[in-house]
Amino acid sequence: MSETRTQPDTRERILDAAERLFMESGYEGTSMRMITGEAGVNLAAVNYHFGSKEALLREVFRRRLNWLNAERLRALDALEAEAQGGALKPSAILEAFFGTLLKMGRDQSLGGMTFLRLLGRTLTEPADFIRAFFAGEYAEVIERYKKALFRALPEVPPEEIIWRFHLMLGAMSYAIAGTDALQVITGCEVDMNNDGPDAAQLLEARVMPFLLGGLRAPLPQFQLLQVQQSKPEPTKAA
Amino acid sequence: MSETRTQPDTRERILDAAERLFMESGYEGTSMRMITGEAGVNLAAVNYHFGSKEALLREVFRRRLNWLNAERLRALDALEAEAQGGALKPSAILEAFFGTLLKMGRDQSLGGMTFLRLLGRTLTEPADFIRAFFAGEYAEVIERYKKALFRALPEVPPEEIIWRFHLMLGAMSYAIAGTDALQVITGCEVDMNNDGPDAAQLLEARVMPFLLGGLRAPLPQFQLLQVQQSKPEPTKAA
DNA sequence: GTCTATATTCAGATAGAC
DNA sequence: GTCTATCTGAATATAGAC
Repeated sequence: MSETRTQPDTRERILDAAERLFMESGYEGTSMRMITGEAGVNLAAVNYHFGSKEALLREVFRRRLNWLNAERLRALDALEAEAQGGALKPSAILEAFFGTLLKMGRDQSLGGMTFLRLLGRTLTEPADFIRAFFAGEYAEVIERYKKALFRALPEVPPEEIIWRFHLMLGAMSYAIAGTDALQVITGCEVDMNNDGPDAAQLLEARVMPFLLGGLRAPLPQFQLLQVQQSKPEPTKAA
Repeated sequence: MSETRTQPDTRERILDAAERLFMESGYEGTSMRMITGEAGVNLAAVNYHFGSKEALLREVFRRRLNWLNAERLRALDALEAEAQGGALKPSAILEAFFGTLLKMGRDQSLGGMTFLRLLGRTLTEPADFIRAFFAGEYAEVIERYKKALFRALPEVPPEEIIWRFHLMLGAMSYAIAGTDALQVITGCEVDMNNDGPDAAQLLEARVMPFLLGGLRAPLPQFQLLQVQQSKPEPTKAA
C-alpha cells in the first residue's frame, strides 16, 4: 500500500501479464520472456520480485484466492446463521459456492473472466507443485462445503456426494476454461471469450440448473440397494 | 502387420511410453529423452519413425481415436436402426457416447484407463496445434450426436442442448482425468488410479446418472419464457 | 529497483557411421 | 533401422554495474 513506487507498479504489471499468459498458454507454455515482454519490464524483474517462476505462479493465485476463499466461507456462514442450526437447501449451497466464483468473473478488480479461465485450466495442469499448492489452498473451504452437503442430503451416501461434488467442479471448470477447446469440439460459437459481466451471468444461468440436476439425480443402482434397506421410497436423491 | 521387425516393435514401444508420459506430465512437460528412455530405444528413433514430437502426439491419439470414432458411430447407427426413424431416448444416446468411451477404459488393448486419462487431460491443453487436431478428429461424431440429441429433446432449445453437451463432456473428462488433481481437492481417496475393468465400471455407474440428471434439468428462467409462448407446461426439459 | 550480460542447462532435431 | 555425436536455439536464473 505505502510503497515507494518508482514505476507504475512493476510487481502488479508482472502479475497481470502472467495471469493472462498462463491462462492463454499454460504454465509450461509461457516463458518468463513472454511475461516480462508483455508487462513491459525487464527480464530480471521477475526473479527480483518473486524469486522464481514457480513462486510467481503461486503469487498469481494467492492474490485472487485469498478473496475467493474468504468470501466462500462468509457466504456459507451467512446461510448457516440464517438456517439457525437446520440443514441448508442444496441449491443454496451451490449458489454460495459457485455463485461466489462467478462473481469474480463479473468484477475486473477480482480478476474477471481471465482469472476464472486460468483457474479452470490450472486444475488439470499435471505439474506436481501446482497440484500440491491447490490442495493446500482449497482444503478448508472444501471441507466446510462437503459437510454442509452431507447435512443437506442425509439420504445420499457421503461417498456419492463427494463424487458429485467432484463432477460439479469438473463441469464448471470446463464450462469456464474450455471455451475454445470445447466450443471447437461442439462446433458452435459460444459467447464467453470477452470479459465483463455478461459472460459470467450467462454462465450462471446456464450452468447452475445443470449442476443441481446432476447433484439431485437418482442414485446409481448399487447404492439404491444399500439405501433401501434402511429407508423406504428413496427413488430420488433429494 | 507383416513388417520385417528386428526389435520387439520400436514404434509401438515409443507410442506406449509416450501415451503414459503425456498422460502423467502433459505434452510440454514430457521430453523426448523421457520417452525414449522409458521405451528403451534410442533418442533418434522418435524423429526417424514419426518425424517430430508433434507428429508423435498426433499418432498417439490417432491410434486410439480411430477405434473410438468408428465405434461411436456404429453404436448410434444401431440405435437409430432399432428406433426405425423415431426419436431416441436421451439415456440411450448418452449410453452410446460415453459408454463407448468407458469401454476403452476396460480394455487394455484399446488403451485402458491410461488413454482415457490422457484424453481427458489433453482436451484442456492450451497448445494451438492440439486443439486444431481434436477439432478435426471429433467433428463428424459430435455432429451426429448433436443432431440425435436435438431430436430426442425437441422442447429444449438447441443452444441449450449444446451447452449441456459441453457440460457433460467436462464432467466426464474431469471424472476421468482429474483423479489426483481433484481427489486431493475433495480430500478423499478415489479408487481410479489403477487400470483395469473395475475403475471404468465404477465410473460408469457413478457418472451416468449425474450426466442424465444434468441433461434433463429444468431450463433456465430466461429460456422458459421463450418456450412457454409456443408450448404449454414445459417445466421439465425432458 | 532496474538494467546488461552471461552462466548453465536442457530442449528438439539431424548428420553420418554402421 | 539403429546408433553416437553434435548443432542450434531457448529456457531459467544470476552476477554485478548503475
